[in-house]
Amino acid sequence: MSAKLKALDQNQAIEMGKSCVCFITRRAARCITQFYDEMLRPVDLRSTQLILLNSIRILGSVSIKRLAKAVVMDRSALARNLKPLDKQGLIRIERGEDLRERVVTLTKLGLEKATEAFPLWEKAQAEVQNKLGREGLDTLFASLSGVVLLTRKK
Amino acid sequence: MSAKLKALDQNQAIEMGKSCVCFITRRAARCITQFYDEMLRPVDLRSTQLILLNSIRILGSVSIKRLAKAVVMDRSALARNLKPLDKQGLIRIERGEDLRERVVTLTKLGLEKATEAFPLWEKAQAEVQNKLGREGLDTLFASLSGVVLLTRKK
DNA sequence: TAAGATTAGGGGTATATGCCCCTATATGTC
DNA sequence: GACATATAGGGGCATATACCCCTAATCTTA
Repeated sequence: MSAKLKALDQNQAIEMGKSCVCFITRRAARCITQFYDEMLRPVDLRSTQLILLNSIRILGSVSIKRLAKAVVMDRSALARNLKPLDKQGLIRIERGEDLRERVVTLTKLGLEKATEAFPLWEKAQAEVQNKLGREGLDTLFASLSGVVLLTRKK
Repeated sequence: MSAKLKALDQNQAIEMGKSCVCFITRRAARCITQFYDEMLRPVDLRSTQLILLNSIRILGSVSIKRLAKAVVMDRSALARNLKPLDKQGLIRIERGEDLRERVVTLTKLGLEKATEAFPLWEKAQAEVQNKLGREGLDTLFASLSGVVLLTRKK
C-alpha cells in the first residue's frame, strides 16, 4: 500500500455486494447443497459424497489424479473427501500398477448406497428443475460450465 | 432398504453426473473462488473474506444473526469465518445492547483492506464478465438468485 | 545405467460450512 | 414479579476445500 487510496465508499461496496460472481456462486452453492443434503438424509449421504460415488461409478477404477481432474477438484482435497467414504466401506483405495498411484474403486456396498440414493437425487433434481424451468436450467448450465472452462488452469 | 433395487446403471450415473445442479454449482463455486482468491492474493485476503468485509461495510454495525441472513449463511459458520478477520484486526466484535447479541463492526484497518482489495476485485470481476459476456452474466445471476430464493427456508 | 526431471500422493496448516445441543438473555403472560 | 417461551450465540463434531512442501516412484536422457 503506497499511495493513500480513497476509502471504499458505500456505492462501491454495494456494487460489489450485488454483482460479485464469486459471492453469488458460493451463496447458491451453499443453498443448493443444503437442499440436496436434506433430500439425501434418509440414506445418510451428503450430496458431495454422492457426487463422488457417482463419479467413481462412471469411471470405474480410477486414480486420485484422474478422479480429481474429472470433478475439477484439488487432488489433496479430493483424497481427504474420499476418507469418510472409505471408512464407511463404500469405496476401496489400493495401490495401482504404477506404484505412485492410488486406485479408487466402488465397493458392492457403495454401489448399493448410490442405488438407494438415486431416486432421492432424482426428486431433488426434479424440484429444482421445476422451480427453474427447463430453460432456466439450460442457461444455468451453460453459464456455469463456461465459468469452469474459462477459469480452469491447464 | 427393504426391496432389492436394481443397481444404478451406467446411464443413470452419467445422467446424474451430467445434470446434477448441486455438482455443477459446487464445481463452479470452487473454480471461481480459486480465481478470485488468486487475484486477491496481493492483499492477503480470500474472496470469502472480502465478501464478509464488504457486507459489513454495507451494513455498518451488525449482529451475527443479521449478517448471516444477509449473506445467506449458517450463523455458527459465519461466526467462525469472522474469527480470522477479527484476529487480523479487520473487524471488531462486541456485545450489543441486547446482551445476547454480538455486534460486528469494520475497523479502520478493515476498511483500508477492503479499499486496497477493491481494484483487484474489479479486475477479477471484469475478466469473468469479459469471458461470459454481459448477457451471460445477467442470465447467470438470474438463475442463481432464483435458486437461492427458492431453496431458502423461511 | 546413473543423474536429473517429472509425476502421484500424503501431511501440515488454515479456512469454509453446516447441524445439533447448550447457555445466556429477553420477552410475554398470568 | 415468576414462569414459560423464544431468540442469539457458542462449542462439539464432521466434512469440504485449497495451498505448500515432502517423499516415493517413474521416466528421460546423456
